[in-house]
Amino acid sequence: MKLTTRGRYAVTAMLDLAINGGPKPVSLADISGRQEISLSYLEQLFAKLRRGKLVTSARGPGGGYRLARSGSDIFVAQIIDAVDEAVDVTNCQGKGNCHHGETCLTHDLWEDLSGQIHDFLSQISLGDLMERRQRERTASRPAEGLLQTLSLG
Amino acid sequence: MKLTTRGRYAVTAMLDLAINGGPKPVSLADISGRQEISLSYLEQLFAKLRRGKLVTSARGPGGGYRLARSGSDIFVAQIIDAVDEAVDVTNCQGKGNCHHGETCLTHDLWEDLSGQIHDFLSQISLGDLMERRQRERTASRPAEGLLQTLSLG
DNA sequence: CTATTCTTGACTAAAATACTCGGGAATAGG
DNA sequence: CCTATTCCCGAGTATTTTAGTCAAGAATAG
Repeated sequence: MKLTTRGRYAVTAMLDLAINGGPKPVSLADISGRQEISLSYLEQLFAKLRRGKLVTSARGPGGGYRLARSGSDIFVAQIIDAVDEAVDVTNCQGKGNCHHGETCLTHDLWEDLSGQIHDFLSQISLGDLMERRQRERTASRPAEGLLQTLSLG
Repeated sequence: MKLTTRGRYAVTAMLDLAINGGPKPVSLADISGRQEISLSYLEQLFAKLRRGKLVTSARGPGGGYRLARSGSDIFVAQIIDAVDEAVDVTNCQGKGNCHHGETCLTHDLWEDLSGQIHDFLSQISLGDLMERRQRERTASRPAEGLLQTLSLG
């Protein structure tokens, strides 16, 4: 598990799609404008997201990308896995030529942690992120939430 | 929150220290040898870990580094924070010159997720990692655990 | 004294990242 | 059909980060 700026870009773009998308596709140009990510870079990311079956595409005018399924069924770990291919962490690459004990032990411990992080991010969906925020907002700052509802903010 | 190979090196090195260290300090040369991380790179990492008060040092022959406190009281998030200084994620850097709405919204959502990851890693200690592994081993593969106990593995 | 070890700073090679460019293919709307 | 829009794809590049080198110095155990 790795968590770099590229993963952040991908999650951000997918969130933009979840927020601004619906039945109509959203063009990368739109996302690029809103999120200030270069268009060509987005193209590269979305090529991977499409291969990962997280989005579907439509060409031509009015075309763009759509979430392949509901935001509540797309998880952060899937997005990161799609754009950040895994790296091998061990020095021995499982070839077993690293049986000094200590080394393999710490590698295993890292693998364990890495797995825990992955499991954790597999439980958080795009939908969760948006919902959670909504809940927190209205819960912790009811006055502000009310103002927003009344369009007075 | 960022999770790069540098963080992995730091956690690995700290795990090595937790495993091989005790009352006597462990030299970076030892860790370098076991974990196959270059000595000079370790020096840089440990300078940061020391500034982060996660380890203490002792110079001279027989010197080296010790965990600043019990492994059960050193958390993964602290290690990563110490070696990977935070990056600003927003385009507006909180200057408020980014009130296009959508942009700030997704940034907030990312901040939220980032916070969740941080909280998660703040709950996992070096001690937990070692313990957890021990438990899993004996629990899921009792026969193997037994063999190890009997030194027949 | 001397060997060992941490401490610091400047520098560098290699890799990853973020981005550019140029061309192509599909398609909606006129 | 034509054209503008959009995805699609590969090659190339500037920048940044990473991982590592090198050199000099300070503390200290024996």
